[in-house]
Amino acid sequence: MLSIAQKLTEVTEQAFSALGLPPEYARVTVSAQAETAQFQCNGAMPCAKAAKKNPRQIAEEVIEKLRAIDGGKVFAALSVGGPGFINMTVTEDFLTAHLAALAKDTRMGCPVLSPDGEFIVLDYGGPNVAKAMHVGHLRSSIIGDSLRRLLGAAGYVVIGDVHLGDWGTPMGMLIADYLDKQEDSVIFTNYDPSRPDEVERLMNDMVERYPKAAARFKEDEAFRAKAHFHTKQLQDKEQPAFGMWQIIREVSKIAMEKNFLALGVRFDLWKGESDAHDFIAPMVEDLKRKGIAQESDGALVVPVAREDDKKEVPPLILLKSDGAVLYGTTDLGTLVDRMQENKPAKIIYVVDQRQGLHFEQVFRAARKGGIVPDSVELIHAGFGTMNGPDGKPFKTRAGGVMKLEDLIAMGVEKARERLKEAKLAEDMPPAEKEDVAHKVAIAAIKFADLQNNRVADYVFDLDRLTMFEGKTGPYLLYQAVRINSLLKKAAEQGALPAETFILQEPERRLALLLCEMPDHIALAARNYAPHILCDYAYKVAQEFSSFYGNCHILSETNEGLRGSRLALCALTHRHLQVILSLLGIQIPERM
RNA sequence: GAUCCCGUAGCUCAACGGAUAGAGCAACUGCCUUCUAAGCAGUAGGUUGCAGGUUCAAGUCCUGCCGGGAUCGCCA
Repeated sequence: MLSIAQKLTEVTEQAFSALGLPPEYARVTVSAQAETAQFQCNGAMPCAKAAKKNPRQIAEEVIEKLRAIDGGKVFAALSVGGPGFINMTVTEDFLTAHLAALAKDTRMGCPVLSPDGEFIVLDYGGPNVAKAMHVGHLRSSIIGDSLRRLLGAAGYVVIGDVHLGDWGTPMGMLIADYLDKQEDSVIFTNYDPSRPDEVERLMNDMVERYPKAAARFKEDEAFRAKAHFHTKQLQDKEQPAFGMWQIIREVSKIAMEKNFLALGVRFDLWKGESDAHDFIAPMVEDLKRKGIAQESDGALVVPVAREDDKKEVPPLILLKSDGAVLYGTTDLGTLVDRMQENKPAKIIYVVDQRQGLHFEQVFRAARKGGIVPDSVELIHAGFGTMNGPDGKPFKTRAGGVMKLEDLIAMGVEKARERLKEAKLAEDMPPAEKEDVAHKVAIAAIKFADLQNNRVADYVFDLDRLTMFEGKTGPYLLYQAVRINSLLKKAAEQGALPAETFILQEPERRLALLLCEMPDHIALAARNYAPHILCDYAYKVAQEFSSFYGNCHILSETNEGLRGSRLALCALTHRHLQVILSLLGIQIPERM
């Protein structure tokens, strides 16, 4: 379904073409000043020079043309403002008809950006096996999951891949440490995946052991040799390393799933670096044969520098001088896999901005090596560094990293307190109350994170993350739940939403805002920018709240008006539901 | 040193090159005897880091400077 602005753009394009003006200037947008008009087109001004005319005169001509084409059906008012803005206001009939169509639209106002359903591989989350998930995984997971939903709603077929860090030397280190300490191997021989306590015990043990093993690896040469030995053993899929790794991976996955479930973040694929392994050797051979991979200082590299580079782009190292692979190699191997398996139109990485150069190298090498053709877009949708309130990289008070589950638990605890204070959810059964607290907490955390511009650095502020007033997730839930409760109450009284809209001044602003949804979804999808959705959701909630505060609905005696207002409530609720679902935020039935 | 990102209200952030730069928090004033006050209505708060330039129009594009962060071959 098109937005009103899009519909008006189409008409205005006709007018521009008829006047011999370039139609790409005909774009209509929501007016910057609501007092003046509902919509505006700025196209007359850039046309002025080429047409050698006064922009206001061009605007007048466009308006005349629009009137002739339209015949009074769409435009209620057209005028020239300032240096040559074309101000537009639509007729009441047009607006109410658009609303009625919107209410029946099965796509809920989502635009179609990929009519053929092109495939997108979306790489996000990326937690490491044998480590606890921490706040550092929050952004990638939340943004990635939102993009999965958003691009999916816009018509793409999205394949979300968690891309685990589950391969290489870190695994060898851990395995070597276990084998070194005989008493611990018992954990593996007795491992029973059906026993949650066993699984948890092993996970906790790995989390504790990992940093110690890493420290040993640094200091102890003999241990380093063992770690390398078992890394090789793992890569050759030999025992015992391979079997132990399978358990390590499985246990870690269970722990991760718990975290992702709590966050409401989902994936279509649980692949990892290990899945790239089988593609690497043939790929390296192929790159050597093509002469793209070259020897340099004992390593095998793919030079990716270009003459017009402003900066120095170092070559991508395929094989270290000791023959081991690096993560650039793994990423290339993963690309081989994805190209064969998923045939995507785009591959998007939701990874920290600091890895920008790395992806630049990988993308260039992939093009150069013929792994990914130019027709497939490679995108690093990076996000800013997560800092503490002091502007420095985030640390807990104790100086460590905060576990993701601790963060969520804190949010839920705070949500419980606030529900109690606000006397919400009072008469609910305990299970439902707990569910509401969880939804409120997740809404708070996700919205606080997603509302930031993706590329900017990010101040990780616990107080802000668990805020419930103002521009927050819980505010949006609160508004949505209020609407739901109102609609239920109305239905009990036999008052139902009408199919035709009657708009008075208080609700027209809300109605116009609802019609904007396709524009915001398209903009967010094209820029991989969930914060645009956050902004829009907040505006809708705020506008509804204003309407709600100014118009009493159930006591309205004019039945048509009451029905129209209820329909507007229903439409608003559905809009909030759609946008919030694109953000990965669930609305409770009541609270 | 080179390159990239960022610099907007006291704080946290918005603003497809377009009209009078907007929100939230914090501060202040009102509003619960009608649908959920996690709310609503309002007040106050700005030389968009600085200086030039391009443009009918610059927070936005270009150049230079200042400040902060990040990255720059065998870690991921």
